[in-house]
Amino acid sequence: MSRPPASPPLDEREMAAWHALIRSHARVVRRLEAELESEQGLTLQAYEVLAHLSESPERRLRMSDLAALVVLSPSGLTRLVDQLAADGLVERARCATDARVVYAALTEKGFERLQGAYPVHLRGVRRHLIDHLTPRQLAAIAEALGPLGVDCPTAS
Amino acid sequence: MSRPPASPPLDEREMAAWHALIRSHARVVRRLEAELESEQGLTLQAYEVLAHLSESPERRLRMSDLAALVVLSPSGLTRLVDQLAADGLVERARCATDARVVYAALTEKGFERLQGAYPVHLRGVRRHLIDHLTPRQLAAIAEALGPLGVDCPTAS
DNA sequence: AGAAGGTCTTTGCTTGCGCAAGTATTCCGG
DNA sequence: CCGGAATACTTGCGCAAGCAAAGACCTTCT
Repeated sequence: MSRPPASPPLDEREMAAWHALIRSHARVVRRLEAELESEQGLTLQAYEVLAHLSESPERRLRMSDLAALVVLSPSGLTRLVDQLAADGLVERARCATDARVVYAALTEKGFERLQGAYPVHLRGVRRHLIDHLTPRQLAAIAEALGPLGVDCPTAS
Repeated sequence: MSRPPASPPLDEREMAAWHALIRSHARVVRRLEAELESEQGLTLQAYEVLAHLSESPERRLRMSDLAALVVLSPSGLTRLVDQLAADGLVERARCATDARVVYAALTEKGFERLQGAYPVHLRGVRRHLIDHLTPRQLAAIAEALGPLGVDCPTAS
C-alpha cells in the first residue's frame, strides 16, 4: 500500500504563477470573446480557425491538424467547422490520396469575414493583454509558455 | 464616417506571447482537468472553489466574491455551488445583516474532499506547468500576468 | 412611510464542447 | 488477397456555463 511520493507543496512564487496564468487567461479571453462576439458575431475559437487557415499554405488544413492548433477536441472541431461551413466561411474537401482525411479550406467569403474581424481582435488583444505588459515581459512570456503549447503538427 | 484608428498589427514577439498564453493555458488546464476528474471526480472549477473557501477566513465567502475569484459568471457559480451543496461539500448561509447576500461555506466533508484532491492537483500543476519552467520564468509570469487577474474583491 | 432605483442571487433558455461509440478508410501480416 | 488493427472523422448524448430576466432585498429621496 505504498502511496506515490507526494510532491512538495507549491511555494509562493509557484502558486502566484499558476494563479496568474489561469486568472489572467480567463479575464483576457472573456473580454476578447465578448467583444468579438457582439461586434462581429464570431467566437474566439471560430476566429482562430479562420486565422490559422488563412496563414496556411493554400489556406487549408487537415481537420486533425487544425484541432491541435486551436486545442479543440476532434468532435468539437467537427461541429465548429459545421457551422463555419453552413455560413459559407469554410469548405470541406476530401483528400485525394487518403479518403479518411478531410481538409477545411477557407473560402473567399471566409477570408473577407476574417479581414473584417481582424481589427476588433487585434484591438482586443492589445487592450486586454499587450498594453499591460512591457516588451521584456512579452518576451519572457513567449519564451516561457511557448514551448508548453507545442506538439508536433503532423510532420508526416 | 471616420473609423476608429486601427491598432498596429502584432509584431512577432507580441504574437508569440498571445499565442503562448492561450495555447499553454488550454493544454495545461485540459490535462489537469482530465486527471482531477478521473481520479477524484472533481472539476477544476469545483476544486478551485473548495480551495478558495479553505483559504478564506471562517472558510466561507460571498457568492459574488467567489465568482470573481474563480472567474465564473454569477449564474455559473450558482449552479456549481448547487452541486457542491448537493454533495455536502459546501453549505449556503444567508448573511445576517444583508439578506441579499449568500455565503458559501466549506463543510468538514468538503474540507476532507479537498485534502484528498490536493495531491492530485498539486502533482498536475507541477508536472504540466511548473516543472517546465525555471524559477526566473515563474517569477516573470507571476509578475507579468498577476496584475491582469485582479479586480477589487469587494473591499466593503 | 412609500416609491424608485440599485444590488445580490437565482432560474429559463441556449449553446459550446468533451467523451464514447460508430463509420469509413488505410495499413499490414499471413 | 483477406482479415484484423490502426487512423481520421463524425454522431449521440450529457454537462457546464453564459446571457437575459426575474425575484428578493436594501437604500435613499421625497
